[in-house]
Amino acid sequence: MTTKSGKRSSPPLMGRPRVTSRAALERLAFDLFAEQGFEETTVDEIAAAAGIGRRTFFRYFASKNDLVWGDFEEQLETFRKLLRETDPCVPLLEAVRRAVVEFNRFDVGEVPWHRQRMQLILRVPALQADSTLRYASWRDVVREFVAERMGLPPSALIPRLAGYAFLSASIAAYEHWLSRDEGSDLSELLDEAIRRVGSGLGEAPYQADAMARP
Amino acid sequence: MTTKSGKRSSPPLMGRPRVTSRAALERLAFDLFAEQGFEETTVDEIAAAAGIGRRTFFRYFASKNDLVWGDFEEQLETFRKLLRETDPCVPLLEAVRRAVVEFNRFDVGEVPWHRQRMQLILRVPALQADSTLRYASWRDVVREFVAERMGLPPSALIPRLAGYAFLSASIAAYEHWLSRDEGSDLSELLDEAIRRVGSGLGEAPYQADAMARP
DNA sequence: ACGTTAACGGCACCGGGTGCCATATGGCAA
DNA sequence: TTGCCATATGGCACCCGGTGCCGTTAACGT
Repeated sequence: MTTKSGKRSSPPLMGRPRVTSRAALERLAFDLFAEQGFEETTVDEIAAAAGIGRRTFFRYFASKNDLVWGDFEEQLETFRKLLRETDPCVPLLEAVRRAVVEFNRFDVGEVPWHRQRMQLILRVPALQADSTLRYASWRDVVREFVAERMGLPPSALIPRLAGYAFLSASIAAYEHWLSRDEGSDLSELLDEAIRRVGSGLGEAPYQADAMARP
Repeated sequence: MTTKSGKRSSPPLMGRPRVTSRAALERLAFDLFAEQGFEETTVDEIAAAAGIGRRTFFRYFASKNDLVWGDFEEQLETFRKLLRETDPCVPLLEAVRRAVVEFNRFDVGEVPWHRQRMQLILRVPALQADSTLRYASWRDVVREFVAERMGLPPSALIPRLAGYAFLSASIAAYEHWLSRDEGSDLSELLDEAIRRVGSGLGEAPYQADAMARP
């Protein structure tokens, strides 16, 4: 920790201090997005509202899309740990399912905020498109876990497929969640979606028999 | 047909004739991409190479990304028909699987071209991101088919999940295909990926618990 | 007071994309 | 032929996101 000099870990304490923070910009921008929409809000507006220069904005966020993702890298690390520290006795699919559900659990106070974030990501075309790129690393985490557990190379079809399949299950669950009132339970939706999509993934690595028959 | 004045259906035969075609521009651009890469090739270069103005390029293609997608809308219609005309006796999952495999069958002569296109779509970040948007309509086709077959509203979780799951199976299969030598058989890969991911989708439509239902 | 360190922010520039509008090119009718 | 109509072309100015460059500013330690 102390030696790790991570991205946003230790404030340098020398040189000119930063005048704002990612979190503050994020909050500010989300308000603007809620008022007038994501695409209708220019970076110049956000910077002006924050009282910083446009150029400075791009030192806090690599892109306008980046605003929406919070500390995704950090969270991803949590997810990876969640999987890595799973008891090897737990069956593969259940391990992934539990980890995903746990990864997407939030305190009730954070839920409205999280909903807003996910609505942006899943409904604004530019962000929807961008999400594919962000989620690539999420898929890789799953892929590597599945590959190791099954004794397959990460380049094999099944681990790759698992990454994609569990991700889409999660996204489908999220979309369903967003399209309903706040009442519905994200965890349940994720659980069911992952169960359904995962049940065919755990079987023998290479068999060509028909399993789609009822 | 005659009255339908579709997009690219009937050349108008009055007014100034078009000086080139989408297909010609596509071929030309693909050569440039092969030489120097997608991102390194500017629209101005493509237009100049085609001997047209930059502004005119954007009348043939709505965006630079659009270049890569050929007649996707048209092909999608084929796919929809493929599903719609399936014998209702064929089980749901098998119907989808067959349709997807058939949809992705190409004459041997077209294979190299198709590989090139898919390499762009799946490997160039900007196109990978954009693909999410294009494939949304593909997912919708599957979703509506599954919804109808299962007697569920298209807004239910399972049809939505099916759209996502079959799409990711296809993409995983494509990625695997591209990462191998030309020898490997795309149809087989698609078939296996779809079988695996689909086997959990056909089970009991719902249990009377938390699933939303009119 | 001075140097070091790092953030700030203006400026010019790039590339994708759009609205506007004048111009070019064909068919067809008078 | 002349002239009209319909359509495509392409130049221009402009918007927006994003970057490289560079001088400026605000803290810190000595």
